[in-house]
Amino acid sequence: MTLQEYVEEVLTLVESIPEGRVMSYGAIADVLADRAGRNSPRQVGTIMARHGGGVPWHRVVSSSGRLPPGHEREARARLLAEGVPLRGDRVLISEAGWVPGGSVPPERP
DNA sequence: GGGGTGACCCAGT
DNA sequence: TACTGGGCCACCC
Repeated sequence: MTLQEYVEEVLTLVESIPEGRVMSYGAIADVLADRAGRNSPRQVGTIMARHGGGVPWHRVVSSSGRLPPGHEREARARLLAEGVPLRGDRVLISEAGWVPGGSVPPERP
């Protein structure tokens, strides 16, 4: 598995996020764990920054629901339009978080 | 080849 | 709730 292929996997996964739901960088890295060496949320962030155009990048946020720096305004507008629950300028990941397979995130104490 | 940087995350304060 | 420090690793000087 080359890095280039990993990029493709990330972009494909992001495209598969349903409207009105979001995924965190960490969740993406977790789903694709080890496919490119190690589980590295940071690489996902870098990949989105460099190759994120062309996919619904606004559905990818930090684990605390923060929107991507420099694009907060646009991301917030798009998320609102899709009905994603927001608190201020943050996504309520516990409400809108999504993982492939259709289930809810790991645990919710 | 060496060193700084970043669309991150987690645990601790 | 907000801030800090340590770990991480591809990318770009």
